[in-house]
Amino acid sequence: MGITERKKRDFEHREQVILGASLNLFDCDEWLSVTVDQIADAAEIGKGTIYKHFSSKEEIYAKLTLDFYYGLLEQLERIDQNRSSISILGDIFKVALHYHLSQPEFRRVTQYCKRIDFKKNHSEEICNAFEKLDSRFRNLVGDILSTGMEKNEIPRTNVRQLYYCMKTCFDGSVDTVWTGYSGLEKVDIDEYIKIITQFMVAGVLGLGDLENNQIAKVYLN
Amino acid sequence: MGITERKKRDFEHREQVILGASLNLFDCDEWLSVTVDQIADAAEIGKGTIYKHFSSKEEIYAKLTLDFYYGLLEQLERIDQNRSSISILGDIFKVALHYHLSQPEFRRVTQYCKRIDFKKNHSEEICNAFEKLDSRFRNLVGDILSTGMEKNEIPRTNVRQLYYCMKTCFDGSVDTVWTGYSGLEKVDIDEYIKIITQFMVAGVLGLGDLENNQIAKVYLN
DNA sequence: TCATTATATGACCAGCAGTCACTTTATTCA
DNA sequence: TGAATAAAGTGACTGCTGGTCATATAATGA
Repeated sequence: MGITERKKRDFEHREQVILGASLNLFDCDEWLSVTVDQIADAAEIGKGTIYKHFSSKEEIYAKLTLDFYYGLLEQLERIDQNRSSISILGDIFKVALHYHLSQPEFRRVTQYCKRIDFKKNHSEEICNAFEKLDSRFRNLVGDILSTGMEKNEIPRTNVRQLYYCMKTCFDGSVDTVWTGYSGLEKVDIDEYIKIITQFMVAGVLGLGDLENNQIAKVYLN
Repeated sequence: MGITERKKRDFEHREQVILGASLNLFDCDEWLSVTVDQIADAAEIGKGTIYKHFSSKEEIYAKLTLDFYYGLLEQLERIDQNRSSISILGDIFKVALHYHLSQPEFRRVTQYCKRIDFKKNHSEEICNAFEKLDSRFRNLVGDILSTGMEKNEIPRTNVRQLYYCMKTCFDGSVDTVWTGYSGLEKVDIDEYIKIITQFMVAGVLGLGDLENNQIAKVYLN
């Protein structure tokens, strides 16, 4: 039924309107005290309607964050894989960090939803969505690392462990650019992206080699 | 006046009681919905009294977090500086990560207070306290890096930039151990601490050398 | 003993998240 | 066509909670 289809589209469109209005209102440091009434006003709908789309205010946060990460993973998965693993890893960092910088209005919500306890207080559906995102990222990076080791571009080592190092560096750098963006600390962001990418590369290349070279000796003295 | 003194001590002691009671109640995933009344009950005082010590509920979060970090920095600043810079950096990671793991009950509050917008909504006093913590850490690590470069233990490069790389890795690793602790993802934590420390060392050693060695060539192909 | 000050308290208030009975709109089918 | 049914929208209402403040209580000292 075409008409049913359109109604469905309308309904989904309205969801986007709510999310858009929310995001607008959330782009300030007091975003946590934005009320559902305010969101309803901004979206030009009744308050009750919001609860037809989201089971709670927090679910709006979650959906915004999920959408943000869908966009990120789409870009990351589109990165050309036919180059050296190191180049690809470098691009992942660059693409991801620029993606974050290009949508700074998401930084507060996203950080809020990253909290360990946040996800645990939500529906199965939301949890699964976050879980799926994690595994998409894990697979993407994991494959690059494995391939890199096979092609001897990356020193052989435990992929799982190397992945967690990458992830650590990745999460940390996202945090840093967004903190930098907020002006809490002045960082020249473009320079930073270049440097942290190099740092990550040095870590990936150096980690597996560590047992065999002088680094270990200095370190373990 | 000895009596005035004792009253002051009593008052300060009460603050610790409130913080302790709060921390206890906060050790669950629903910690954000713990009410001030519950805290008052647990601390066996009236609700009004809490507001004699803290200007808002959020200030309790902030004070807990500050106390946690005071403890961390105390331990970090006590690390023996008379060894190679690389050893010291490694110890900083080890000490810090073990410190975090030894007080998992702080992980939710601390993560909550790390948010970029959190600090901005608090009194000058709280802001300054956080600022001071940051600069203590920055100085500690910055000095180690500078000394390391002087002693040729670390390749010479921009200290500021290298610091941000360290910081990135540090923040990321804290996140990872605490996420791991919560069981969202299973990580063998002791193994992880060893590996991420090595990763960081490889990064620090590799970053400055990057221009002169083959890493750069592979990466910049 | 009483006046004064300092501290503790919980009843109270305002504001907000979330609900639900009702209205409005769209769709179906007799 | 229009009556019946379904679906979506709505905002007045409720219960709860953070924060306040007038009062109670205790300590000090004259």
